[in-house]
Amino acid sequence: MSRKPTETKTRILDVACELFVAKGYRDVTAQEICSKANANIASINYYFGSKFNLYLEVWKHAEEVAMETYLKPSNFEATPDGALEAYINARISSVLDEGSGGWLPRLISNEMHGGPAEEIKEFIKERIKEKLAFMYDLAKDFLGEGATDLQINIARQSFHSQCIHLNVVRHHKKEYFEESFKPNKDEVKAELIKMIMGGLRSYREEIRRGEK
Amino acid sequence: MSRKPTETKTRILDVACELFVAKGYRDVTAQEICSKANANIASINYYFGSKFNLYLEVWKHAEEVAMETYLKPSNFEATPDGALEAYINARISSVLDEGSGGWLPRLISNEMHGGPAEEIKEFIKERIKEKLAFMYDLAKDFLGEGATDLQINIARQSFHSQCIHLNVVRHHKKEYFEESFKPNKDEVKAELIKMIMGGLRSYREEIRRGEK
DNA sequence: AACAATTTCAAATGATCATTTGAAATTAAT
DNA sequence: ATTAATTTCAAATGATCATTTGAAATTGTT
Repeated sequence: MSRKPTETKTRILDVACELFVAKGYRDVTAQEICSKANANIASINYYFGSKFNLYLEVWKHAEEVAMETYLKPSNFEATPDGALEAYINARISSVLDEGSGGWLPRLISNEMHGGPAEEIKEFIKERIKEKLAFMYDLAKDFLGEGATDLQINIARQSFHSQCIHLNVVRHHKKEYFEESFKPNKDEVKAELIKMIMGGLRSYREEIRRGEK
Repeated sequence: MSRKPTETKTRILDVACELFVAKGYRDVTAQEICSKANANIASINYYFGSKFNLYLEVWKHAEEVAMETYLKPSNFEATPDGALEAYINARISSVLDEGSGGWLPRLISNEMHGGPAEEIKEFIKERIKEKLAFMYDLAKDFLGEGATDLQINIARQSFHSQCIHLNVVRHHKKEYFEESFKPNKDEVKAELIKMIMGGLRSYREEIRRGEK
């Protein structure tokens, strides 16, 4: 039954990723993690200090994976339209990713609603703020000179909310959707991009028309 | 200190609305409700049976208020475009409503992410399913004959997610947005409708173009 | 093999909650 | 005013967790 020390630690981290991503910080008990990881209840505190610290490790891990897989800056193009579409594409891909590439968006989604207790807030705040600022810039470049601050925020919200919402749909699929609703991922992605980009472009046009 | 029995009950319900809406089921303790309502800790169980039952009462109350204020069927128009825009308008208005008219969207938003324990699920499921079905029909009528099931769902998600996301923005405003970002509500509403309806219309056009 | 350091373990601790209890206070009915 | 029903109250109960503890087991070192 005894294993190399590091094995236990990584087993705990692996299980923790899985569970925190699926159920959020509060709905996962130390007991549950340890059971599924074949570890004693005391091991979380032995190896990570606390459940909270373990959660931070999970975040760091998920961020690395997501950055590596989908959000490398080099993936983005030079033109505003290309950059925005590439970003949206990456976001949707990561949300649709059932594996480790989809961890980060699910963690973020968990955090932005309800989320864990106060203890986590400070840590998360910085990360989310960063991402929002990045999206703000994308939206600003896309809309061009004449757009107001409000309009830039509306545009940002538009694609951000639609990407994020995919999480909700995925998560509640069984509860809220027909059994028969099993769309192909590539189709979903193509349609969603059509929907989002079309909306942004028509908004931009309307802003430009309004300026004159 | 003693008051009419009904007064205590309604004081508890009032405070519970406020708190559940603001913080969600799990982050509100029976203690907190009773303190703020100037009632003894035992009163929740005396008057409502349990914290959970109290929560159900809050939902029912919020639903009545929202229906009354924003979602009366008579508010909706006969044409698909008019009906959809009227619905979106009502949804945005209720989300932006800081008073009791905004309770329901906030409760729903709390539920759709994380939300309380299993005990609540069954109750909520039906309500949310209903609303989703209604929105599906709106989207279907709006898009017209040629739209696939997936496309209807994409369109529904589009406006639903953008409306719902306003909650998140409102809720996390202090944490994630500039202090200076204090848009006027009417402006927000006007821009958001522009954004959402423009997206839907351009999506519909694209579908129609694709058909030929 | 003997010793020290590390890792595992089952049980205890302590904190937080919702809920219960049963007596006391208050109100309503006669 | 006496009695019965209702409402309030402070304290107890019991459940769920994360975390701690200290001893036992295991591993690594000489």
